[in-house]
Amino acid sequence: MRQVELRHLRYFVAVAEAGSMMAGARAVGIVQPALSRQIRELEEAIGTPLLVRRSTGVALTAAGASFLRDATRILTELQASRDRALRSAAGQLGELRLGVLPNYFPLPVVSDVLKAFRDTCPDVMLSIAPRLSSEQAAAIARGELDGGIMAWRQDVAPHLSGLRLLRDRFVLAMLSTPGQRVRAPRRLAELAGAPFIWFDPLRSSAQHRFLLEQCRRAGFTPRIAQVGSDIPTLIGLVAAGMGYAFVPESTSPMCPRTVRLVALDELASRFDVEFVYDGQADSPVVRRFLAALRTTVSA
Amino acid sequence: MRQVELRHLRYFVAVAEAGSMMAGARAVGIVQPALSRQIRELEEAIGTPLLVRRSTGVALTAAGASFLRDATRILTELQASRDRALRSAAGQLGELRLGVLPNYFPLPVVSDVLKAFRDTCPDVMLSIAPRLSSEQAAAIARGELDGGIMAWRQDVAPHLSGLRLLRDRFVLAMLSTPGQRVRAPRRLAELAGAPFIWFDPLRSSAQHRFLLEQCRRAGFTPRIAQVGSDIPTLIGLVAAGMGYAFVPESTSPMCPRTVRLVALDELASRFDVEFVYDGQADSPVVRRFLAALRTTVSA
DNA sequence: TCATGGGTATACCTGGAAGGCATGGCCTGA
DNA sequence: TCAGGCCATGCCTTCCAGGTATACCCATGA
Repeated sequence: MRQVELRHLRYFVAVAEAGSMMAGARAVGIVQPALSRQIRELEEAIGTPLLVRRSTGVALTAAGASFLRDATRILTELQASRDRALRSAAGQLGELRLGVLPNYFPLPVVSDVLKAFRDTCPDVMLSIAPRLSSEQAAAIARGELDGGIMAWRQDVAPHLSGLRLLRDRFVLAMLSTPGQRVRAPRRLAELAGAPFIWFDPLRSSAQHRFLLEQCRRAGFTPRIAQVGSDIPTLIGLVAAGMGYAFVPESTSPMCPRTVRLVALDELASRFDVEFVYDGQADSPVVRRFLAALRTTVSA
Repeated sequence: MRQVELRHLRYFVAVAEAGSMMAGARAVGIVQPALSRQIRELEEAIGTPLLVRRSTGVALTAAGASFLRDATRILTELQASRDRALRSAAGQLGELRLGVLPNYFPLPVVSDVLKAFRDTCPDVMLSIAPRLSSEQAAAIARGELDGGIMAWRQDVAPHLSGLRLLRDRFVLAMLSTPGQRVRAPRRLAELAGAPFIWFDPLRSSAQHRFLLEQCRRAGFTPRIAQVGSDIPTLIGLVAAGMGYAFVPESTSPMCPRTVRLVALDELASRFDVEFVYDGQADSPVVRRFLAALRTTVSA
């Protein structure tokens, strides 16, 4: 048995709406005998008459009325499918799964770009998961995330593309009790032997290696008194007087007044906080996000 | 621009599911170059690439993933549309709008046939409207009802087809106070001058004419003391001692004990209570209902 | 009752598109 | 660097959608 084609549906709808083969043929731009044959073919494919032929035109059978509703809907759905495909290609439809390094979530540039993206692409479903840089890199490689905001991309994901959001650097976080005046160290070497609250080296190995290397160059190995897995923990421990910590300068807004951030010469070299994505994947939604990001960063 | 055809959708789905043009071509039973061309045509019709060609096969673009979902759905919907059309043609899907003469609603044969129909055609939406015979006939002619259960079809709708449910006749309803012994009339002529509660002649002109004619033949014109629009009203007025009434014998179950029904020789001629429908319309659902009706009546 | 006209079906033909075949180019992996 | 998949291109054949002419059917009205 021959297959039903959309042509059959288009013709059938035209005939049903026009009320006659003649008028339907005129509507679709073919001649009546050709249309009659196509309708007959459709009826054979469906397996039941859809029209009753009268000398005054055609009338729908019960099956025809049912099929007319369905055919009309299918035709409009095809049109909608095309529109959705085009919007998907333009990055205006779909989803964007992002990872964000938790300590950078509160940054204005992050919330700004998310807002800008939501404004330009309101129909893209945006999902944001807090993840460490290395976890993000792995998820992006596996296709489970479309991109993420992280630091130290060149260490954890050299094969992925990145667009810089900002440049950050490490500063020393130290206790600064209001009444008590404590001299801030100027050079790293002054901290030899001092107790440190350290990044969890397993979870943030890139920063770990960088900071260890800086201390080694300053001639000492830091005495690690505590380990913290995230920035608020580190800062909390500093505020509790447990020791010093190295934290990204951009996290200063979340420091209490009793914690003072001190820039050290040896830690002057900055590192990038980037939006990282798979440049090979060529996702239209990611392209849209990159555009939103560029305008936000340059503004 | 060429039109999209279902062939394109079938091919595209096959390719997407198979992961390569080669395998997709095998799946749909054509050779790979032919398939490649059809896919390209589809992409041109949609207006954006749906696949990325790799040497290992093909991968979906974002637009392709969107269109794949839609195309799959459209294809299954077409299948469902065909099924619905066939079920509509078989009278197993659709709606059946019936009118029922209110006094015949309580009859066992009516509820039996409705139940039988609902059992054989559970997916047909059944709507039942209480209507007088003449209203039913007009509504059926206008296509607002598919059929109805009425009396006096030959008077109100001679052009419509009918299938008899039962034969009824008129009897005299009269007051019969328990203690008081009243002689029942045997002949219509005995009722000359007696007060009658009469059918509303505007609403039930066929019965009106029949009963008037019988009285005229018996040599008198009934004295109409009251007019009632429905059977319960008539019976209620008889029970209230307002006079005599002619009611269909089949309505006896709804008479109180104080109302006695008396058969008169002149009213012996019976009339049909029929399921009435438009025999020209050839509705599958009505055919199903007729089948249910025939088995119910013969049982 | 017959002519007329609007509508549909049938027969036949033609052009174009779908599909088959052969082949070339490209990428990948051994 | 070669072999093997995979996709694209070019050409040919077949088949079918659509066009033309005409017959048929039925309702309407003179």
